[in-house]
Amino acid sequence: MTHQFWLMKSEPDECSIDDLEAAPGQTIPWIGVRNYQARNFMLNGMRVGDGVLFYHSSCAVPGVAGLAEVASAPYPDPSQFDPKSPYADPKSPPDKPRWSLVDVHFQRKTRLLPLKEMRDAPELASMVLLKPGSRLSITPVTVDEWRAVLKRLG
DNA sequence: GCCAACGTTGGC
DNA sequence: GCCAACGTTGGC
Repeated sequence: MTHQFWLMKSEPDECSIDDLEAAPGQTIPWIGVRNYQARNFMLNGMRVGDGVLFYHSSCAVPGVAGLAEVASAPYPDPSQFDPKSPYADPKSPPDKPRWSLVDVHFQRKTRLLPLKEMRDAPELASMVLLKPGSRLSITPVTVDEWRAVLKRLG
């Protein structure tokens, strides 16, 4: 099967596209997902090499800020077992971890494609991100949507 | 298993 | 900071 595509939200205050580029190996573990749907995309949907739209959320101008790719198989998110972490989950059984993640590897920074421009783009109207009330931090992207975003990014 | 209360997300 | 839309929790 060919690769699939995803959109992953990150708060730039926590981890921006610049932080990803500057990370060791230009790779970061996608810690902190605490939503089962989003987790299941990482656990069951993603394959190494899948394309990722790196999205800045909860900031002045939210939007796609760069491209990345899935760089590992899923494995348990260590932050769930760290009592000092804001992502600690005391109810997660150590022998059967609740939360998993994948590593994400930097590809390139792009111009910022603002959410507003995405909403105004007819060819992107089908994106899960843009569905009313959508809050998922990880959403699937179709190949057509991926191509349309790349085209718009230039 | 229902569902009200509560917590979170994230754009604005 | 507001608040709508969701998701989760826990009493029953």
